[in-house]
Amino acid sequence: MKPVKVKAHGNVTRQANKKLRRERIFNIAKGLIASKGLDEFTLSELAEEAGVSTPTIHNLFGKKEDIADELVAELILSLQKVMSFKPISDPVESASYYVTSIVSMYKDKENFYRSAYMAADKTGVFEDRDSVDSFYQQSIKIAEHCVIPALEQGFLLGNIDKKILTRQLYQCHRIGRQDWVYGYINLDQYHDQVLEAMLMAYATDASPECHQRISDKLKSI
Amino acid sequence: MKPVKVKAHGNVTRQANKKLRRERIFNIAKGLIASKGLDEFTLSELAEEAGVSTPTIHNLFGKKEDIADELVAELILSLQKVMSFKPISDPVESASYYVTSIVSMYKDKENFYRSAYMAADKTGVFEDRDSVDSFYQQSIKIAEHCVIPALEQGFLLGNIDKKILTRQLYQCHRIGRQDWVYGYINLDQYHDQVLEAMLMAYATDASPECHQRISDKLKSI
DNA sequence: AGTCAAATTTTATATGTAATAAAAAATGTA
DNA sequence: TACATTTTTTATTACATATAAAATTTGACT
Repeated sequence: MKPVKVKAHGNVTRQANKKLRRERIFNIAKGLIASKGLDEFTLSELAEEAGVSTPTIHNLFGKKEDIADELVAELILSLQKVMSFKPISDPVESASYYVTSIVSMYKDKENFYRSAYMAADKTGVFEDRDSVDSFYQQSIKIAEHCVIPALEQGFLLGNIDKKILTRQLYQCHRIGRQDWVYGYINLDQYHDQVLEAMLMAYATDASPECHQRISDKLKSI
Repeated sequence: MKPVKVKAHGNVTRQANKKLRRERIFNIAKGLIASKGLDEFTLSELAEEAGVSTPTIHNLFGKKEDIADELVAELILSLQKVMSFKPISDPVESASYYVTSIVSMYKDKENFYRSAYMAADKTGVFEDRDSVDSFYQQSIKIAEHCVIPALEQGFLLGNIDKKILTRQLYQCHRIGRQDWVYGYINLDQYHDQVLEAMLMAYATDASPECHQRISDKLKSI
C-alpha cells in the first residue's frame, strides 16, 4: 500500500519566506549582471555574495539560463506599460514625452532593466523580426501609433513612406538602449541621444512649421 | 660554460609551414564563431574540427581571448580601406556608393567580418567614445567628410547641426551591422536598411531638390 | 638516405564553473 | 518538544580553459 501524501505543515509560511529569500538573491543577481555582464557573472559569485552555497542557487533558480529567462519574462511584463502609452500627435511633444517616460522608468530600476536587456539580447527575442506578435512587431505598431496622428494633424507631410519612418523611430531606441545597457552612456546621455534621433527621423517628413520647431528643439538639447 | 645557442636548422621552412597551419585553423575558427557566436565557440571544438588537440590550439593562438583580439586587430587593419574612401558630395550618390562598397567588402569574407565584429563587440573598442583617435572618433570624422561637401554644394541646407547629422549617419551603420553580425538579417537586407537610414538622415536637412531625389530613391528600395 | 637539434604536438594534469544526487540541517506547526 | 517536510549543504560529475612535461615530428646537413 502506498503511503498517503500528507500535506506539509507550515507550507504557507515556508513559501512566503522562500519567496523573500529568492527575491533578495535575485536582486543581488541583477546587480552583479548589470555591473559585470551576463558572461562574467557566475553562480558561485552570486552564491558567495548572497551567503549561500552554489547548489542553493540552483535550487532556487534552476540553471544559469533560467535566471536569464526569468529576467526577460519580467522585462516583457514590465514593458506592457510602455506599450499602452497614449499617442500624442505633435512629434516634438510625442518624442519628448516618450523618451522622458522611458528614462524615468529605467532610472527607477536600473539594475533590473540593464541586466534584463542583456539577457534579452542573448536570447534574441527583441530582434526576431518575423514571428507575428513578436516584440519587434509590437514596437513597430507603437511607433506607427505615433506617426499616424502626426500625419493626420499635418505635422508630417506624407512624402516619406510611413513604414520607413516607423522603422526609423524604432531603431533610434534600440541603438541608444544598447549603448546604455552595456555601459557606454548613462541615462541622461541616453535621453539626449534617443530624443535627438527621434526628432531627426520626424524631421525627414515634417511640415515647414514642424521642421522649424524640431530644429529649435535639437539646438536646445 | 653555457652552451652556445645554435640556430634552428630548418627554421625558415618551419615558420612558413606553421603560418599555413595556423591560417587553416584560424579560418575554421572564423567559421565556427560566425555560425555559433563567440560564447558557444569552444577551443575543444575548434581542435576537433581542425584535427588537432586542444593544447595545439593554445600553442598556435594562445588564450581564447587572444583569438578574439587577433580578429579585432585584423578587422581594424582591414577597415583602414574604408577609412580612405573619397568623399562624394551628393547625398544619394554618397550613401549608395558607401553602402555598396561596404557590402561587397563584407560579402567577400563574411565569416571573418562577422566573427571579428562579434569579438570587437565583446571588447567594446568600437563603442568607446571618449579616447582620442578611437574607432568611434575616426568613424565620425569620415561621416563628417560626407556631410561637409554636401553642405558646400548646397545639397544640405545647414539648418540641422552638422554634428548631429554626422552622428546620425554613423549610428545607421552600427545598428544595421549588429543585425547582420548576429544573424537577424542578411547582407542584402543590411544594404537596404543602412541605405534607407542614411538617406533618412540626409533628408532631414536636404534642399528641396535633394529631398525629392532622396524620397524617390527611398521608394525604389 | 640517415642523423640530430629544435620545433611542435600530445599526454597528463590543474583550475574553475555549471549542474545534480544524496545526506544533513533547519523550519514551522501541532 | 516532536516530527514531517522543506531547504541547504556536502560530495560528485562533467566540461572548458589553460599549462607543464614528455613524446613525436620536422627539415637542414652530412
